[in-house]
Amino acid sequence: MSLSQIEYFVAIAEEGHMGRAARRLHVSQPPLSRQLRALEDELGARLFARTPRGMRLLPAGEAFLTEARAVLDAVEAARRAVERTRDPRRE
Amino acid sequence: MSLSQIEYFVAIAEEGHMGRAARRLHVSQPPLSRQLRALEDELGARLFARTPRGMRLLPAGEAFLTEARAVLDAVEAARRAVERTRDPRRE
DNA sequence: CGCGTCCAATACCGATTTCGCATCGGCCGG
DNA sequence: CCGGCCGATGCGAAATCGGTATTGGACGCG
Repeated sequence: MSLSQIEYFVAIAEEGHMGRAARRLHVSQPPLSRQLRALEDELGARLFARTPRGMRLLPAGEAFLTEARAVLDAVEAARRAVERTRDPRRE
Repeated sequence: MSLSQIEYFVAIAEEGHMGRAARRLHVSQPPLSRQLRALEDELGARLFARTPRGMRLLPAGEAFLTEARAVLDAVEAARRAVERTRDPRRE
């Protein structure tokens, strides 16, 4: 599992559509498809249902989405924590 | 920033020593040195002071360590969240 | 004072991973 | 049927990553 896989997953979940998620992430569609599959394989569960119109979250995906956002938020918090030690704390 | 960089950083912080961290992570020392530098470059701050005896956390490193653990915990939580949807909730 | 030792950093190379382009297969709507 | 819109896959190029070997610097001991 990698941070970009998590970012990809969240984008797909929010767009409900791989093409749009790809455009938003500035990557092409195949990497998204592959990384999502790799993520599902590693987790041992399908996260999306592939429909002819796009991607719809499955229960496992719903559960993962919440925690995935928490991971990304934690990463942002980590970045800011370092930032804060640089500037002499102006809050 | 990648999850392995975060794992590497935490291991170095806990061991205070690159060689021991490398052994614990089952990688060799050079990758650790490189990934740590890449992390520091990306964050724009030194996380450790390099001493002749090993690595000592700097203030930025202390701040990052707390949040880094939170990230790894969040990843674990995400894994378990999916796991929970697989087994029909036996709690 | 050297000299051996222990530390992280770097050079170099091979292996693995990842990407993008092109294309395929499936599924609807007309 | 057929055309268009999905995600999935094959493939070759590019980037990433790890390991071995080596360097450079600081301390401890004779």
